[in-house]
Amino acid sequence: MQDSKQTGDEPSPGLVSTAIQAITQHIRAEGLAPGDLLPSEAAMTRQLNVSRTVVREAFRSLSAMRLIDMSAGRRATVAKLDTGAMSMVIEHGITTQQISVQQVYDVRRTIEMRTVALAALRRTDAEAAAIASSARLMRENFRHPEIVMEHDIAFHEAIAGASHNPVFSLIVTAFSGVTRRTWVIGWRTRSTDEDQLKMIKGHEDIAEAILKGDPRLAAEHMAQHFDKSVKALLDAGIA
Amino acid sequence: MQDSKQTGDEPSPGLVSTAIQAITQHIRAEGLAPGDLLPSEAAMTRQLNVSRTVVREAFRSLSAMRLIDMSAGRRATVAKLDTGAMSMVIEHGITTQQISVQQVYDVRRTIEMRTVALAALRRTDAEAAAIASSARLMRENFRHPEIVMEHDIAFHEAIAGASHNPVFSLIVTAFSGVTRRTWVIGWRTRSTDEDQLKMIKGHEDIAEAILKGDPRLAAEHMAQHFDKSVKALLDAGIA
DNA sequence: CGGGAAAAACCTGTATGACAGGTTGATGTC
DNA sequence: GACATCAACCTGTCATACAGGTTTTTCCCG
Repeated sequence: MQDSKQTGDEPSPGLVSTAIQAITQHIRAEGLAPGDLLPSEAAMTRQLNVSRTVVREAFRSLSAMRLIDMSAGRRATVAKLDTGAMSMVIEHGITTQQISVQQVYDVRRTIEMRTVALAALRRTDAEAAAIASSARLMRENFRHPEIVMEHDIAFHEAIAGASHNPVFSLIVTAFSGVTRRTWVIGWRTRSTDEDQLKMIKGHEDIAEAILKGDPRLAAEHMAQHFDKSVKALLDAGIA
Repeated sequence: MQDSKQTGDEPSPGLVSTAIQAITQHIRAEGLAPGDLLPSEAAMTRQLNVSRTVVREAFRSLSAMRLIDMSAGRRATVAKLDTGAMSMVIEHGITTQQISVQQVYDVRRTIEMRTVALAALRRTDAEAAAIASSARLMRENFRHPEIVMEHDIAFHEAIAGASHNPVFSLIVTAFSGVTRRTWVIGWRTRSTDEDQLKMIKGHEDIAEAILKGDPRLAAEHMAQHFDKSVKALLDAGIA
């Protein structure tokens, strides 16, 4: 249990970990911003006095976490904030049954109760319009579950974006992958058109409350939405 | 360089991404659990018909995200849920100034208002004792900021653990790294012993509410704690 | 026959060299 | 001075080699 120094400064066994730290350290020390160039693999090889193999595995690891961007011929650059790694962790937890879908929904509910309130307070007009637009597109395509789902996901991500806190966006987006795998199950429990449209109505209510700038009302609608969604999943027997 | 252009199912960016997907896909398809063995690099090399370099970079990437565990001589195994990747993403956001400390605190507050309520409802006696113990150790060491900080962090992680939802634990733990970098700043704004002990008292109040099983009271104390912490950071000029 | 040590078979960690192809900046021509 | 061409860099992938670590097999000895 003593080896759980996640982002500590210990060079855990291996040259690659050291190299990874050297790179992140470089970003920190140089105060690099997204888009800025990192040293070339050759330069890093000389600096650390290890083989290119090691340096390359380090770069590649950071690239997999989307902390840096790599592409052929060009040096790596510092990446913009991206949910890549986070969603992989969540998905890993789900597929290895260390996390249940219900637990994810509990976290989502907690977070989105807040994002929706913040969105009501902080949204720009364009953001309010985008949110409302997603809800409208859900209704217009309600015969096509796949399309409804994508607009549903876009709806929640747009709300997180309108909270103007990128950490919320990061987390909400990280959950989108899980949603894609379970959404249709919840949809199917709404067997009649009426049930399905009622669920879409819930989204419209949220969008409207955000447009009106009423955080309390928005949060209330969001709570109802999540309570119904969780109930739908439970009815369908999702663990 | 053998040619394997049979089908056009090559995903976007390169062979390594393909290999990463193949490995995660393997975990999913075989229903592997933490600790289970993954194929060897040689086996994966044959299966994917790519060089060991590519396979290795894929394994290493997953290892960097702590989705798998690697060690010399042994095959890689499926890893237990770990916050590694998540905290790297958060730290990256902070160091590249894409996230502010205050934004992190807003997310923490949102989440911990919930974890503390869940902890009050679900905690085992042992968990309640561990939480109280962290608070007590803060008081006992209040002359040694470093030690207080570690118990503070352990306190919050213990509460997240007592929520019995690993996703909350994951997120709270991911923020611990940031806390380690800013905690002492907040502490310094509490210049007198009285102020410092008042802050520790806040933790004890939370622990007591959890012990009593009163979620509302626990959440209230947690809210106060965060409000004061954020105020302290703002006073210190943290962006 | 059984226990256990030595050997074999695997496996990962790291290094080196090679080459294809993308990118960028310098050269040099018109 | 504009522009095409080329040289210098750089990443992506492959092949090979060898030093340890780990697991399995083998086989000797009691």
